[in-house]
Amino acid sequence: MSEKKQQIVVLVDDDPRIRELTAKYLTDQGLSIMTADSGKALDSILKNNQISLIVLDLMMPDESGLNVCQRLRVNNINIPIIMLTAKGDEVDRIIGLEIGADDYLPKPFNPRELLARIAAILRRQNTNENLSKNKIVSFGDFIFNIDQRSLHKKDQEVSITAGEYDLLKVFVERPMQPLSRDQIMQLSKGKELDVFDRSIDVQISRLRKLIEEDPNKPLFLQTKWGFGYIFNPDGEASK
Amino acid sequence: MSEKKQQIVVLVDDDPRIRELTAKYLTDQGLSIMTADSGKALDSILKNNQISLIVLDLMMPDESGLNVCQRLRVNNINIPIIMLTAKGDEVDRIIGLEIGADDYLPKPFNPRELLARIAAILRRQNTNENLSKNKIVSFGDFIFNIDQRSLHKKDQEVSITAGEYDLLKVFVERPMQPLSRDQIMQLSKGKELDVFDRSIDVQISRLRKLIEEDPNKPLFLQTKWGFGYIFNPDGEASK
DNA sequence: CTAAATTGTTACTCAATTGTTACACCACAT
DNA sequence: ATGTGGTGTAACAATTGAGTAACAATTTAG
Repeated sequence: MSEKKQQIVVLVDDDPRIRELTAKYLTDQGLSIMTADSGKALDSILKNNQISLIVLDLMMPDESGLNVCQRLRVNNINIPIIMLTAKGDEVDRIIGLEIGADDYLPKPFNPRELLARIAAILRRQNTNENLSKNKIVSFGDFIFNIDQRSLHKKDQEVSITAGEYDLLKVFVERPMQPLSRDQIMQLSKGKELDVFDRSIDVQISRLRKLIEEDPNKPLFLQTKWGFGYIFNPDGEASK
Repeated sequence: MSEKKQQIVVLVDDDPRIRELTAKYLTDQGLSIMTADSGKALDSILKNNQISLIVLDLMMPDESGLNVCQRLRVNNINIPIIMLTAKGDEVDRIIGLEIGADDYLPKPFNPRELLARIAAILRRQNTNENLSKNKIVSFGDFIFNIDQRSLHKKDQEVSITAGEYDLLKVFVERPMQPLSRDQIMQLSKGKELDVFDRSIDVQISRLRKLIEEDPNKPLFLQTKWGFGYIFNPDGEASK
């Protein structure tokens, strides 16, 4: 394990004092840090760099950290995010985690604690990459074996076509994450979605026939009205 | 693969309810299960038995699963371990995998999913054995002797060509693993597959004439439509 | 070198899946 | 309540994938 990959962390905060102090501390501790003073600045950094982690301030004048986080997740950017919240932002904290932050840290924070959290997440990243094997996912009565390309309902094999498999794979790998039709098309077929293309809807309908008790009241593959679809492995009704 | 070796799985959990319930389910599913209520109990089981896999609870009063796992690995005991973690033990989960668990399952778990993961790991084990030593493989009425390059059906020799042999070898060494035509070409001939190359299909067709009762309804060498082929040594129909 | 055996290529078939369209219906805004 | 656009899905069309016979090319054995 001598080869250490360059892992870049971006620190996003509108307050230059915090930004620079924290950046200095983290840099001194051996991390590669880039800084941004807004969501906009972050975007251009993301465009031009291979970023491993984002530390994101919740409260920023132009665009809140919550918003930035959500925007990234919707665009299927899965870079881990640590959210910095003002103390007592309990509600926002929860929303932040739901939206897809990986961790949070109440302000004012101890830089050493931030470092510890960054290190924990980076370590997780690295191990997860190694664990590409053994992909078995269960939801409800179903077991979806990604390696074997098979789907079982209570030990009974359910025949699944290549397209249905691709689609289900996209969803089970992104539980509780709303996906637009464009994203689904990208992820499952690797191509663009034309304006009046309904093929995703039809495929969803077909997949629901396989995995939903009542395809009219889908529990696992729910519609996000006006947006797309979401996979809920716990199969709870929502709305 | 008619000869089924006795494969023993040890279930280590301090909670007798979980232990017994899970053990019962797994036994009903045809596994040989032993149970232990602590790392100490596990040790004595390991001393006196040939164990194939350990299912280990993370949280136990005397010695944590993490500790047990680490201790085994340090002593160079490489029996696969599936770690049971309480939901949200994110950090411990990561450490568990780093220390050398082969898989993990968050509690509360679906027993069927545990079974699936156990089966996946045991299968992997067995495949590896085949690759290293076991050069005789049987499926249905057939015995395929890899060293001797011979195929027998009920003691009757079946003549097999070099190409058919290469192909069959690729499959029997990877039971229940779907292989794309590219992979098959790579593994059997060591070269790339051209876009409109149908030679794999034709060879499959020829091989089926040798080993399938009814080549129109193949049991051993099944088609994964839109993907490739899969070898099922148990010869069960699928769909 | 020649003949036999094997393997690859092509072409045709049929089968299975996927995409398109149309229409019914539903969620939401007003 | 009504209108508008979004969604579900049946029915059909188009596309794509697979099986394999027949033949050609290549390899192997003698």
